[in-house]
Amino acid sequence: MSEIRHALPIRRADDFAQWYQEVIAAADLAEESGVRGCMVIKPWGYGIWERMQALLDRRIKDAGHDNCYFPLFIPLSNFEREAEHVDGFAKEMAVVTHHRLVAGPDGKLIPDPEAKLEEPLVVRPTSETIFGDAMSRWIQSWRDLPLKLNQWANVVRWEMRTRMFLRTSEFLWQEGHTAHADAESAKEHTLRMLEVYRSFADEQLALAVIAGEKPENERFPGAEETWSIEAMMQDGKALQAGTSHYLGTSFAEAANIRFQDKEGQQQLAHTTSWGVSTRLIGGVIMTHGDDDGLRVPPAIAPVQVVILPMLRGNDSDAALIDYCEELRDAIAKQDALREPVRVQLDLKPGKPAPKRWTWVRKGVPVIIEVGGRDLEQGKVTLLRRDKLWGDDAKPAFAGPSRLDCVAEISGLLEDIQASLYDEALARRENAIARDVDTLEGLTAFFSSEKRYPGWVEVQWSKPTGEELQQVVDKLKSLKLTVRNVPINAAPVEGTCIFTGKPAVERIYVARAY
RNA sequence: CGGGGAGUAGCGCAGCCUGGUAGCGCAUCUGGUUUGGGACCAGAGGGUCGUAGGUUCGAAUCCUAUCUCCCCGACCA
Repeated sequence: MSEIRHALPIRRADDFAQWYQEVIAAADLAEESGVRGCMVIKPWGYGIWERMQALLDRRIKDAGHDNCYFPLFIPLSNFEREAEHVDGFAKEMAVVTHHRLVAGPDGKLIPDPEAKLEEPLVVRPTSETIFGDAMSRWIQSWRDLPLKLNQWANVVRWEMRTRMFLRTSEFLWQEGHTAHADAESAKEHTLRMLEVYRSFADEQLALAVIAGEKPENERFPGAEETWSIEAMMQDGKALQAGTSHYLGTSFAEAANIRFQDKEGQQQLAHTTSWGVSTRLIGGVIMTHGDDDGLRVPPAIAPVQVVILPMLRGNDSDAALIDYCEELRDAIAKQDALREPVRVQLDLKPGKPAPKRWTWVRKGVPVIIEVGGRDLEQGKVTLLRRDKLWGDDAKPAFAGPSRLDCVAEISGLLEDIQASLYDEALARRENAIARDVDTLEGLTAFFSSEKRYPGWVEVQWSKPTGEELQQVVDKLKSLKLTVRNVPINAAPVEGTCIFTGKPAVERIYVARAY
């Protein structure tokens, strides 16, 4: 039995953190920039982000939002208005204080002391305050509500410890901001957008996430409720993949967002905000990556099918290229996942085999190789990235006819999409313990020999204040956090494993990124 | 931000201790032989040794500062 020769030098099981770095390089997703915590997102990585944007933007617009764009710079005084919000972000702000450079004593450029800004500008870490400022002007009457806005933007948070895609100083995201006439409709909208994220993550990113409410200690600074989708990575850790917040009236108070209701009374608006970021790419890597690189779910693959002709550098090439072009054009006419199939004929010079492994590492869902023999027989040689290896430790090539290949490509891509989701879901369910009913059991689960134990679902009494802090501290000593309180959980019975009081809800406990 | 590790060719590394003008593998380019599964042989190109100072006749090597990355921790929607 020969050994599989994987495309990456590092295995997930040997060093997950190193493997993660390796996939990013090998799949050509991004690279270091020289600026602390900032990365260059390369075309393949950015192409994946563009696919996410296209799919999510549609869902956001379908939910009644309009896109807009607010400035990168926020006046410091504007940012200061909401106290909790400031506390949450003050430690990680980039601040602009000057608007001109001059030559210093040693000839090097320095900020011109004469060109100091009267009021410093903060680089947005999130835009609640500046949206609030606009909303206060745009909203006067109940007829202006709900106001539903979204923007695609970059934000900066000066993080102490950064990791590509998961936590970078600058990242790209989408932030939605809405204002509503009352708490009920704002809360309803918060949940509606949470569901948008859940279905987007499950159906298109194939992440198998769990939607639920964050405990009070994990709330967004200034929020009354914070909800999240949580995804399980292959090392068993949790990744917060998206959040949706009901902000109550605190930002409305800070920015003076008031409207006249039907009775002519002045009322404070209730606001929401919600976002997902390029962190999702990190989630896709750690969910779908394998020892051969990335596997991109077809829905977000910039290229779903790549055709590689086995060129020989002689007279036979022209006929082969013709055959491949016809194949490409036929596949491009097909629809999969409700969009035209994205197919690329790779005519870049180079040997076919190395080119194949480049595409394997990038994670293109389907690789079609075509050689002279295929041409003679009217066939193709097909490799699906999600099920790369056969029992013989060799790539599992299939050999359908060209006609069948075209006819079946749509079903194949949809099968790969479903298969990646099923795999993620099965892994998650396998790694969640639901039979832990004591603190000792919880401790034992996470200190077992098992390398990647996963998550525990337990019941608790939803402690608050000091009592919650004790639970948080206890979990912290085990390097654990409460991820969220899942929606649609089974009914509770029995007692809280932390306080011994009657349980009121179920929570997920896990190590997290 | 604390502790640890590391920056030398596109990638992975050696050289540093004991200073003397840079090397290996892969990749790249050229020629040839191959040719349906990650080819072989021969030759070639490519590096201000992260950056800035200092010591020295001479610094990748010793000293100082600084930047960036990785791991652990603290912190973190």
